[in-house]
Amino acid sequence: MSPDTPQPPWLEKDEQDAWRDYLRASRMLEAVLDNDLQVHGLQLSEYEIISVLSDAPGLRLRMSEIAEAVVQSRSRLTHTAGRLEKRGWVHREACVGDRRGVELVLTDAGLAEIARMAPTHVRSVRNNLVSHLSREDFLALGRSMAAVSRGIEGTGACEEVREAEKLSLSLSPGRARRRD
Amino acid sequence: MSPDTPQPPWLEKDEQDAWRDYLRASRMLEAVLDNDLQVHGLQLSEYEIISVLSDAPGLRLRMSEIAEAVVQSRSRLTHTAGRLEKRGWVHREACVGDRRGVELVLTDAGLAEIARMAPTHVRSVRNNLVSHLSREDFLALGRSMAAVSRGIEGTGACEEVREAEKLSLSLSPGRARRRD
DNA sequence: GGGATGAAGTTTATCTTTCAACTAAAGAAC
DNA sequence: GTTCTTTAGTTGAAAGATAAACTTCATCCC
Repeated sequence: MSPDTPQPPWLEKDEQDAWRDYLRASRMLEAVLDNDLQVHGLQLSEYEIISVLSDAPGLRLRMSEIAEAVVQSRSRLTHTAGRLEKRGWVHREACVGDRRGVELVLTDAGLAEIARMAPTHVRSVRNNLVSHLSREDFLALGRSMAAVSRGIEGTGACEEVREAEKLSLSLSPGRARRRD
Repeated sequence: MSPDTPQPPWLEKDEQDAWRDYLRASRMLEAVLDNDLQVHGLQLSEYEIISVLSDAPGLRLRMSEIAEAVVQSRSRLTHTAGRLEKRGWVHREACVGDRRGVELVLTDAGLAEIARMAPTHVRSVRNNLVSHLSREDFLALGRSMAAVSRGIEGTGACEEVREAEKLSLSLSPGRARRRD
């Protein structure tokens, strides 16, 4: 993709293992966290939205900012926000400076809900992630992952995803969508 | 859950950050890898299935083993296997020793496909993960994640997920599924 | 050997996500 | 100011995932 990547051929055995371990553990973690949150009737990806809202100044954020923060497509966020809104945990407001914009605002009910759910969720994160690592290893994991997200943002891989959203006239010969 | 967990109250600031960094990066990684695979018309979770098959002795594995390996529900795997089968990359065979069982077998076409896709995928893993970390940090990440998956398997959190699959008579008062 | 219990997969309905097309407003170009 | 392009967000249909019920076969236990 970029001229500075020397296109190496394959992963070495230990790298291969590290990658598989990562993939498997990340899937398991997602599964158990989701499962624990389901007691409250929502998924991690929904929790993330109200969580990021609860940290925002004024308990409000633009749709696009949320989408960026939680790494979801705008479309997905629209749908999910709609569901959260139906539950009364959140509501939409027009953006002041930009008439295209929409702000999502955490309602009092939403704030109460998240306060109620947070302890369970935090306990779940502890039990399933933090507790299995030394403090140092956990923080190192965080640093590495931060480097990864910076890296992905930097290489323009993100933009490619965005472009793919609109450019159906793709670069690759067969941007083969399911053909059956 | 277990009596030996002292139920700690909250995450400290640096832990909180580490967790957020992890979550965000893992989502971004999944997104870009998925996106890169889409050139070939499949998702990472589908690729994983044929990948694990391609490593199995005889290019075949039981459904339940695959489900375990790639951390997917049996139901999801049934559906996905059906799709892969329709493409001709895989086919089902009755299990010899156990007449309940079904083995998924990678076809020649499937094997050819994965050979064709692997380079792209490996490059993607390199560009979006490996290349952003020192070798040591990457291997450390793998070790930590391996510890996490062992930990999750050990605490019985997995079994809880499985139980949840069949026990609708849940432990928690409101196993509230969507109510609207 | 005859139930009870559990495991392996599938099915169907429902919910969620994705995809592509669309509306509306903002910014640029000129 | 008018047209062109880009950005923000939504929509509706199609694809994919989840949940719960169900079938079939193994096993356990007596």
